[in-house]
Order: sequence, then structure tokens, then C-alpha cells
Amino acid sequence: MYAPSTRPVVLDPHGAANACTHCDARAHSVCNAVPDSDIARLAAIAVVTTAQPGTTLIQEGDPASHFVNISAGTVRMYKLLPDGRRQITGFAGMGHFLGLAVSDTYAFSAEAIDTVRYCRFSRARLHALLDDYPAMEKRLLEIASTELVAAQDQMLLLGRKTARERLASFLMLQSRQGVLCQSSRGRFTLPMSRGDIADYLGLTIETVSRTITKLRSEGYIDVPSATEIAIKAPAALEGMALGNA
Amino acid sequence: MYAPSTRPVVLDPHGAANACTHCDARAHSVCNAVPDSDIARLAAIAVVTTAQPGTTLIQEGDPASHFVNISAGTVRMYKLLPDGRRQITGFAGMGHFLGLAVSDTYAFSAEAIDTVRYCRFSRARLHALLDDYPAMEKRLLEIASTELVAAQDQMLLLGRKTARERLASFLMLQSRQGVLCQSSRGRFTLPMSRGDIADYLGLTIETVSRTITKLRSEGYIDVPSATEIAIKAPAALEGMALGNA
DNA sequence: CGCATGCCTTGATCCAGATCAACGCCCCCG
DNA sequence: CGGGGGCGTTGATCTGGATCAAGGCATGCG
Repeated sequence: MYAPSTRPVVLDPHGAANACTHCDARAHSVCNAVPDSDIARLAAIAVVTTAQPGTTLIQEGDPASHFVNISAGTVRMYKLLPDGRRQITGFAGMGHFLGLAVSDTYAFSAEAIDTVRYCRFSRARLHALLDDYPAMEKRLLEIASTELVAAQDQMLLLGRKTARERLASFLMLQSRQGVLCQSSRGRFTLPMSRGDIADYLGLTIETVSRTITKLRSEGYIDVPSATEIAIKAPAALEGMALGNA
Repeated sequence: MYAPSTRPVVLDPHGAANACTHCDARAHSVCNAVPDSDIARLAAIAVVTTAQPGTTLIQEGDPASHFVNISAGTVRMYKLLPDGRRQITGFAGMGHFLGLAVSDTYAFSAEAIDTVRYCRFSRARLHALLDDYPAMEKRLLEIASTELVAAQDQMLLLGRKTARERLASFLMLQSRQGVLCQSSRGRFTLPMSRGDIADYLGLTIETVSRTITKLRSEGYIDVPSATEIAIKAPAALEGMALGNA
């Protein structure tokens, strides 16, 4: 299950640079802090890899030797308790950056939900690059700060929102993120299973399923198939997500 | 309730530098990234302030014009839902740094629990300093990463742990942090009320109270007074905190 | 001092969401 | 085309923690 199939990019001056130059994810990621002219340096330390669904990219507790940048697909980050209880701390899509850690081991695990393409950077080599590109360091701080804000929102959700409010929050978040990649008019595809949603929202599969059914029967959303959602009443759902009593 | 009484440090070359030079919190905070020789520059942009219990230091939604560094006392950071439900996202003590935000408004509120002494830095001025002290930027990234890890732990707690496990986690965390400042042999003082603990752990006051009573009656802890705790069985409590079934 | 005001604790009851239990629906594969 | 395994839905029941309801116990103040 671990050790995904790795395909290092060929390190010829043309091909390697192209891997970054033409990367769809670059605009959304840390990599845009490196100017076009120097992109070859980035490409030189990147290892492009593809992971099949279910594969582990990062294992909690392993030595934190690499950073990972997702270029396609969706990843779930999670923490486990010894008896198997799981909390998904977030989903990472195109452009997301994983592996920020002070300690020398990863604080969470990350698994591919669908087929995931990503770049691995050796921690040491990327740190060396950081000294030449202070903009990249600023960008990392920005990323960390953004994630911190998201984490605080999630704490509010997990600690104080009802199941209904959690689902509303989740669906609105997905619809906002989904718009970037696909979908039209508030319609989008959920790459993750009901179990993943439950473990993200601190609920059970059954409660997630029942709540989605309820929201559909009340006309807030359409559910053309189990993995597709269309938001019919975005304003009302947003209000619900924010806990407007 | 807002607008704490502000006492700007006198900007004479001796006094101002001393405010930072002799700051107890400096060793624990970002400020140690600035060398002794340059500490006057830091002192020049710091405004030392004291806040009485209950005072708001930072208000969610306000323009994020300042950073704050706590030098004494304890602060609660929290987010509210419109109907008053509150989630405390963390407690900040000596040396803690508040106000990291990408957006131009604060994402959370912060209130003094007891009497709090802190330094305010204008965002713009501190950013200017950052360009001269890349070590400080690295330190901020470190801080953000550490908080992110703590936030993920808290998500696991809020999403998946039982009330008992939450209290065990909280008490072990407090005992670890408390040791630095005071206490001997696993005994420490809780600066926050039961209500604060409840809102931090996603529980009610009653459940917090009952669970502490239960842990006491089972011999895991002593509760000499409502605000004092002594850990009697650290190993067992740590196991409980980690969810060992 | 005597009373009010905040916490904290404790007890009784309730309920949102968990758990237990079928069952349906794909979709793949032989 | 049949059947088996994974996921999702739905129904019935249970329960941990919430809610409702009293007191207790300091601290402060007129």
C-alpha cells in the first residue's frame, strides 16, 4: 500500500524545465514564487510521481524527508487513534502543498483518493532553494497562515456546529473549490466517499447520508448521482453553514 | 470592553531597548530571532500594553493592523457563531505570537483571561523588519507550522475523542505547558474557567465538571481547588488522552 | 454582617447523532 | 447473465453528552 510507483523526470535541460514550465498546478502553488527564468532549478529537484487511488503518499510518524505538491487529483490528510477512529484534517487538490512540519516526522498521513499526480521535493534541497528565493519563503508563510485560518474554521465546525450545519459548510466549501476546476452553476463532483466526508466532519456515514437526503428533500440541493451535487439554494445553504439560527 | 489601556514605552535609547532586552518572554518568542545588538530596532516599534481580565485584544473581523506578542498572562482565542456558540481555538501564554493572517482582517478574537502584558507591533513596520531579519521570517514559518500541527491534533480531539479523552488530553497539555512557568511535580493552576475549558473541548460546562470529578474519584488526578490540578497518574492519563482503548 | 453574584457541582431528563441491522444499487468479473 | 463485493441509503434502537434544574460555596459590596 505504501511506496507509490515513482517515475523520476528525465533530467535533460529541455524536458525537465518543461515539466514545471507547463505544469497546470504551478499558478496555484508555491512554485510560482520562482521566476520563469529559474524554473529549471526547481524542475531539477522535483520528482514527478503518480499515485493510484488508496496509495499512501505520506505516513504519520515517518521521517519528514520530503515536501509534496499536488498537481492533479485529490488527497485526504488524516490522523488515526490506535483503535482506528480517523479524523480527516483536510482534502488537498491541485496546487496544494503538503509536509510543512517543524518536527522531523510527519504529523499526519496522506492518501490518494483518486489518481494523483504530484511532485516530491527533498526537504534539504528545497530549503537550499529557499535561501535564494525569499519570495518562496513568504509564500510558504502565506500558505501556512491560510491553512491555520481554515483549521480554526474546522475547529468551530467540529466543536460547535450541528450535523446539518456541518454538511452545509462542507458542500459550500466544495462548491467554491470545485468551481475552479470543473462544474458549472454550482454543480460539482465529490471525489471522496461518504466515509471520507463523515471522518472529515466528525460524523458517521449514516448521519452524512441521512443529512444529504434531508437537504435534498428540502430543496437545498440536487443529488443527480451519489458523487454529484448541485447547489440549488446557495444563499440559504451559506446561512445554514454559518449557523444562522 | 474593547480598547485596552495602552502605555507606549518611552522612546529613549536606553529605556526602550531595555524593554526588549530584559523581556522574560523574549527567549520563548519570535523576538529572539533579532540579535542583541539590534534589539533597539525591535523595541522602537513595540508598544507594551497591559490588559485587564476580560479585555479584548483582537476582534474577529477587524482590520488586521497589528501583531501581538504575549509577555505575561493568558489569552483565549475564539470564534463565535451568530447565536453565541463559541469555540475556543487555543490559549496563548508567555511568548505566544498572535495575528498571523493572510487576509486583511483577523480570523478570530482574543481576550485576556487574567491580567495580560503584551507587545503590539504594527503589521507594516514588522514586515519592514522582516526583510532585514530573514531569521525572523523563518521563525514565523516555524511558529505557523507548529500551530498547524497543534490545530490538527485539536481537530482529532474535537471530531473523534470522547469527553473523557478530551479532558485527559487537555490536562496533560496544561501540565506540560504549566511546568515551564510554575508548578512542581505535575501540579499546576488553570487560569481559565470551566466554561473556557468546555468551549475549548467542544463540551458543556456540566460535562467538564462531571468528567473532572470522575477522574478525581478514580484517582487519576487531585483537585485541591477548582483552579488547581495535580496529575497523579501521568502515564495512565496520557494513554487515555491518546485514546488507548 | 447579610445579601447578591458568579462560578462550580450535582441530579434528573432529554435528544441528536451513534450504533445495529437490513437492503438496494451499481459495477465488475467470470 | 448471474452473483458477489463495495458503497450508499434507510429504518429501529440506543446512548453519551446536552439540557434543564437546583443547590453549594466563595468573593465582594453596601
